[in-house]
Amino acid sequence: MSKSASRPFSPAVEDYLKVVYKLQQSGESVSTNALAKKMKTSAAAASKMFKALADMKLIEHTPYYGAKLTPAGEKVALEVIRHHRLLELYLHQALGYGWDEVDAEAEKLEHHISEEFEDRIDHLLDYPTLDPHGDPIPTRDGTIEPPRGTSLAHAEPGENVVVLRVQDHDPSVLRFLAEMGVQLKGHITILEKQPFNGPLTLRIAEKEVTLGRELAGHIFVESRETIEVGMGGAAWK
Amino acid sequence: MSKSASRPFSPAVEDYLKVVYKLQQSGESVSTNALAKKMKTSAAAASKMFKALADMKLIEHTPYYGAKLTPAGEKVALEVIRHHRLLELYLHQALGYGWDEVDAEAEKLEHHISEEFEDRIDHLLDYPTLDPHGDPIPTRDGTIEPPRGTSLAHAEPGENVVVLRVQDHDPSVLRFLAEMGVQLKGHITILEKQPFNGPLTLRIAEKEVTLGRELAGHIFVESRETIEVGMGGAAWK
DNA sequence: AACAATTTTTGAACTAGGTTAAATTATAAA
DNA sequence: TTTATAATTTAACCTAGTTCAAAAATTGTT
Repeated sequence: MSKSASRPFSPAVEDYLKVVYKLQQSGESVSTNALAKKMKTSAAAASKMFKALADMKLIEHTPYYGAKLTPAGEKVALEVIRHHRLLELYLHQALGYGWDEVDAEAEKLEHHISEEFEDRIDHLLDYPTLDPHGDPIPTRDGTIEPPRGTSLAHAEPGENVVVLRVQDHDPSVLRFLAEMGVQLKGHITILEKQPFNGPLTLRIAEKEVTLGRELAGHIFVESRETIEVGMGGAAWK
Repeated sequence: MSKSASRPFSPAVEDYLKVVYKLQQSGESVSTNALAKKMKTSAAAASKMFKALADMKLIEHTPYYGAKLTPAGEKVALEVIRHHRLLELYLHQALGYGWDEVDAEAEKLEHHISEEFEDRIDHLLDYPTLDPHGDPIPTRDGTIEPPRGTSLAHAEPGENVVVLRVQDHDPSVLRFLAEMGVQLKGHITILEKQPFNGPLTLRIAEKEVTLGRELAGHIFVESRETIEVGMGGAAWK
């Protein structure tokens, strides 16, 4: 009964809350500038929105310091993220979208689907917990699992890992990674790791590939076992 | 190549064009008042929008007289209607929405799906030509079949007809009709027709039901054959 | 033909979201 | 500790779409 039939929030408000949530995840309080950059808008606009969101009790804003979500704001953010990730999975599974295409479409639809729609695709997908990039899907009642895996950039030569999550929304990056053989649940063996933030040499699906440290940082993995590998560049550090 | 990548039109503009199209269908030029009523907005707003649409060359507007779509405007309107009707059918077929629920959801989504999405559901539905209410779905290139059937209100006792189209968006009306047994492709025999705009007595799926003239006017049918029926009220006119 | 009623248009004002430029506050450096 | 730089906020203005009230044009009725 208390279905919290809230959410007469505009797409703009929903979007801001979503990125505040994401920024808040990796750190503490969210700055005007960081928000503006993510929203591809001006700092002035972000500042105004901070005030508006604070008036709606969706964030707590300390001027010149930053903002953090209130419980109400976090609830809205998680609902939007739930919509987004459910949609991504649905587009992938039911409509055959590639994992590089789902984000953009979900981005537009997430603000416009009804709870009915959400429930129906949730049921059709058999109540999934992960989206096509391995990110956790918040539950209807606003809880969410912590993101899985540790960065591939921190893996050491000899490690044998499984890909749990790929943290990138850029379609061309995702296509590039897919072409290298990177996919969820796929296995990767770290062969070498060049020092000074250099690239990693990996074995992915029988093939040997090289991957820059930055991109590797967007791949999150879980260790399977550690095996001995040739010599390896681990000598430098 | 000339994919006419048009459509940087706002949802509001798309909606106005859609209802201009629909009003234009059953008559000539569209008045400010009629438009305002359908859009549930003020005449002032409709008047302003007329000017804006005329500036964009989407309608031709003769002040104090009315407006009609230009070819460009009609194209946009048909694209929106195509989105709407494809979505209705998709929601019905793929997600199990009832025919009373599809309109509201499609109404919100129609402005936000990509051409990609449109193509994918079109393909998944095997290039359908009719939506769940029997309305024709415009083709991608902007052509549309004329609406099918003649009004049940004009059918005469003794006629045996098939339901081709039901013209109503009100969920409760649609549920009511469904409860009476009215459905697309269903058979109806007209038993009696009371004069002075009175109700019709019908046989639908073995059951005898009575239906007001107004509601009957929203059901469009095709004659199957004419059979003799008791006496019938056809005596009065 | 004149006047009343209705429809349409215009004008002033509001909202949400955005911009750019200026003012303010915080932070880092000498 | 003062000063320079960077971040944030405020101010003034823009656009799309809305409202209400007033003005203008059209239509209908004697």
